[in-house]
Amino acid sequence: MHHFQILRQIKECSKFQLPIQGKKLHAHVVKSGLDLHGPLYPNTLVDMYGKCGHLKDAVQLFDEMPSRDLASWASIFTAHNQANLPKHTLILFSGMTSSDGLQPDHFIFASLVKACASLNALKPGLQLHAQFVVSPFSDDDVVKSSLVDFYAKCGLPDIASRVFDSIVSKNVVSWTSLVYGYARMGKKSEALELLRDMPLKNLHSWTALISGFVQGGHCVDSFKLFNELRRGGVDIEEPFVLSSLIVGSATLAMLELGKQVHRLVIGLGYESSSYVSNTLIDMYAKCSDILAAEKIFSNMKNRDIVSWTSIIIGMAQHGRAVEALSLYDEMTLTGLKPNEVTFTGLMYACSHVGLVDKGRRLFKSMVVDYGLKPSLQHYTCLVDLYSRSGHLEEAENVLNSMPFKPDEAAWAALLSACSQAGKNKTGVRIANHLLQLGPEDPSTCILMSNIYARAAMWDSVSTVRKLMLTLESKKKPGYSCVDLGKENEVFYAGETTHPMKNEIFGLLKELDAEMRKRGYVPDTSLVLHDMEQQEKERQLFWHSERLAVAYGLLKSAPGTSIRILKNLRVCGDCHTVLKFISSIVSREIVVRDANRFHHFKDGVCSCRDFW
DNA sequence: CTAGGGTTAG
Repeated sequence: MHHFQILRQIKECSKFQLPIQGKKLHAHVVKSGLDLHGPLYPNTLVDMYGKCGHLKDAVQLFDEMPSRDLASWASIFTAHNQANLPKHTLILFSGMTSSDGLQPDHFIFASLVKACASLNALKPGLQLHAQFVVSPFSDDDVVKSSLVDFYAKCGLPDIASRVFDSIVSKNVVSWTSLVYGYARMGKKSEALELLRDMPLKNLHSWTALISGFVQGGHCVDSFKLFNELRRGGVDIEEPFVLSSLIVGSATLAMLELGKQVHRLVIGLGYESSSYVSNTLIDMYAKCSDILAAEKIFSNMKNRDIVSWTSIIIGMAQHGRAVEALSLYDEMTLTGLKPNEVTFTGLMYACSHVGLVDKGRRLFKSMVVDYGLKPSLQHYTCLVDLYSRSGHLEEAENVLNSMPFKPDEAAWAALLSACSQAGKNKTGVRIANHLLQLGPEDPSTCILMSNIYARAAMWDSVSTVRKLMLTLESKKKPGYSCVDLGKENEVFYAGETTHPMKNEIFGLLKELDAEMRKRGYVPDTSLVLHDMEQQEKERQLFWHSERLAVAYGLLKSAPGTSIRILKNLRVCGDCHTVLKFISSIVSREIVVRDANRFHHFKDGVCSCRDFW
C-alpha cells in the first residue's frame, strides 16, 4: 500500500468511527517503519484516536512524538474537547506556547474558544479574543463564529451579535450560534426574527432555538416553536431536539406533556438513544411518576453513568433510599465508575434514612476509591447525615474543617439537630454563625428564634424576627398546581375567586373536622404576624396546597393519585394535614415541592417527616 | 494532517 492510501484509510476510520480498524492501520504503519517518512502519520493517527473517542491512545501517541507542529496540537485539543475535557484543552495550551514555543493559528484559536465556551470561562475567552484580533488570522470567519458561540454561552448576546456582524461570509453555523445566544437570554423576538431571516436553516438551527429556550427556562415557548417546526414539515432526522423537549416537560413538571413527547420518541424510532432515555428517566422522576422512570431504566440496553445516576437520584428524592443504594451496588458490579453527581444522590439517600456508617463509607470511597473531589454540596450532605442521626460533634467538626465556607443549608442542618437534642449552648453558637451569614430561609429563622428564646436571649430573638419580616416581604407568592392530566389548575394561597370556591371550602371544612377527631392540632408556629390563634389557623387553612388537594379530590377519578407541584417548600402544618387527608380519603397524594417529593399514603409520607 | 452551531444526572 502506498502511504497516501494508508493515510486516506486512517481518515476514513475517523470519519466513520472505526477505532479497531484504525488501530490495525496504526500497527501496520509501525511495522513498516513508515512513520519515519513524514510528520503526517502521527498527526492523522492522533486525530483518528481522538475522533473515535480513544483519548488515551491519542495522548500516548502525542506524548511520544519527537516533534509536534500546530496540527498536532490542534488534533490533541480536538480530542480533549470531544472527550468533554475542555479544561484539559486549556491546560495543554499553556504547554504549547511555553514548551514548544508555538503561536496559535486559526485552527488552534477555534478549538480553544470552543473549550472556553463549554466551560463558560469568560476570562480566558476574552484573552483569546484579544490575542486573535491582533494575530495574522484576525479575518478568519470560523474563529469569529466560535467567538459568537462563546459569547452566546456566556450570556452576552450583544457582544455575540457584534462579532457576528463582522463575519464576512455568514453561514448556517454562525447564524445558529447567535440564535442560540438570543434564545437562552430570553430575547424571544430577536431569536425568532433571526431564525426567520436565516438564508438557510436546518434541524440544527431549530434545535438551537428550542434548546436555548428550555435552558433559559422559557419552556412554553420551546413547545410553541416545536409545533411550528412540525407544521413546517422539517424532518426530525436526529433526536437532539426531543431531549430538549423532554427536559422542558420535566421543568414544567407536566406529566401528560412529557408522555406526549415520549410517544413521539417511540413514533420516530428514537427509543434506543441513550440521551433520550436518560432524559426520560429524569422527566418521569421529576413529574412524580417514579414507576415509569424505573420502567424506562430497566428497558435500557446500554445504561451509562447518567442513566444510573438519574434513577438513583430519582429514587432517593422519592424516599426510596434503600433501593437507591442497592442500585448503586448493582451499578458498581457492572464495572461502571460513579462520579460526583452519583455521590450527591447516594449521600442524600443515606442521610434520609439515617445510614450514618454507610454514608461515611461512601464519602470516603468517593475520595479514596474514585479520586473524586467532594464539593460543598457533598460536605453539606455529610453534615446533614451526622446532624440528623445525632452525631453533633462530628457534624460540627466537618463544618469547621471542610475546605469550603459552610452555607446556610449546612449550618441549618446542625442547628436543627441541636434544637432537637436540647443542646442550647452549641445551638446558640451555630445560630450566631448563621446570623452573620444572613439566612434567607424562613425555617432557618424559626430555628434560630427558638434557640435564642430558650437561652433567654431576647435581643437576638427580636433581631431574627425583624429579619423574618423583611424576608416575608421579599417572598415569592406560593402557589400549587394540581395536575389532572388534560388540565392543570393553579392555586395561590388565600385565593378566593375560584369558581368552585364553595365546594373546595366545604370539602376542606369536612376534612378539617375529621382530622381534629383523629388528633390533629394546627401548628401555627410558622405564621408570623401577631394575631389571635384562630386567625392564624385560618391562614393555614388557605395554603395553596390544600386548595389544590381539595380541587384534585373533587375533579379526579376515584382511586387515582393526586399530583401537585408547589413552587416553595411544603410547610410543616400542611405536611401533617396531607398525611391525615391521605388516610381519610384513602388516596395517594404526591407533592413535588421546591426540594423533593412527598408521597403521602395511608397517613405517612415517604420523606419520613424530614425535608 | 488540524478548527466553528443543537441533547442527559446535582
